Amino acid sequence: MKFEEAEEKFIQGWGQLGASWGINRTMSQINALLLISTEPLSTDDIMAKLNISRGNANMNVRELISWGVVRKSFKPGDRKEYFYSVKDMWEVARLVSKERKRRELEPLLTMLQEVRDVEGSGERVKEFKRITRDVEKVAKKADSMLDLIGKLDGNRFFKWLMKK
Amino acid sequence: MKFEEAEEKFIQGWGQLGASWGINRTMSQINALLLISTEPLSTDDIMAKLNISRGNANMNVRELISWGVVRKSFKPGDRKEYFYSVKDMWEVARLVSKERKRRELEPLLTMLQEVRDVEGSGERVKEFKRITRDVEKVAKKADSMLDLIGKLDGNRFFKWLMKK
DNA sequence: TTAAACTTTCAATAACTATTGAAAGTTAGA
DNA sequence: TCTAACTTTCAATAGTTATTGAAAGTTTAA
Repeated sequence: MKFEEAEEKFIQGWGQLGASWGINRTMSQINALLLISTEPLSTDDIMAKLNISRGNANMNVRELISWGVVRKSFKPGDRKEYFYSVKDMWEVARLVSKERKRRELEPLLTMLQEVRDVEGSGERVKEFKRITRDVEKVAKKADSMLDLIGKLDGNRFFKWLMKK
Repeated sequence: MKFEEAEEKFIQGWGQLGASWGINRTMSQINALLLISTEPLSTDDIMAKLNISRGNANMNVRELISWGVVRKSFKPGDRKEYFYSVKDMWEVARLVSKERKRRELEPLLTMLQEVRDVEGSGERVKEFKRITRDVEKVAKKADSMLDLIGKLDGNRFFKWLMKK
């Protein structure tokens, strides 16, 4: 397979994966593009490669920066900003899980806290309490698992996980 | 907090969580509704409770059934279908992860396979190979982790995971 | 059979999310 | 300071996904 074809497949596939996990497709595609790029790219490079507008490129690059997976770099004597990706996939996985934990797991746990002291002692209330307590248990396990992933650097977590 | 308020909060919160993970909001809400319901509900019950159309209710109930988290039940002398949810949250987590693995992880691994034999030996090709190989490693670890979760019943996985 | 009770489908449309591109804002160097 | 090079914003619009509801399909029981 030609490099250009493989490149295209990877960018599209990564975009698709992101999209099905609720991440903007363009954001994932920029991420893919920067992952396989050997040097930092400018906004114009990204616009040209992905055929997108300046606004779209800018917005999604900034989003990637806020997730911590993309960083800025500067070339001496050039006013343009260039962008490069964190290349260690374990680190990328760690950063993404950290962000999603903050955005989704934490609001869920807050909601479950709020709902804890529901009034009543009938069957429906009992069932509600039982289910929400169970959901909380699962969510907290997921939470501590993500913390664990966050603490171990590199792929130590999975090494440890898979040893048995 | 009143039961009705708590119920509403849980249904909305669960719907929101699903939505941010790329799952249809109504589908998640029906799931939430059936989780906290003490007895199976009919399509009309679901329509009334969530204020949605018959088509929407039917479509999303069937989707939940195809994921394995909702099942049909019948009442003697009643032609209506009634629906109830798998109530064990570990089992729900297992079923959901199984389905998402099939829908997303497997296509990703296929794409990475296809892209393996990219031609060339230049720096860009080398970097491409390095990154895609790394992505494959992470994806495969995630894959085996999900398999492991799938094999262990109940919350044994997390018990085992957390013991150290 | 027939018909009422129920489920499913799907074209139309509503609702939501992403993208554009031009204008406004910012910055660095002359 | 001024201005060209660059970045950011955001209202308009395109594109995508979800929802409706009526019609078609199916099933059961008399």
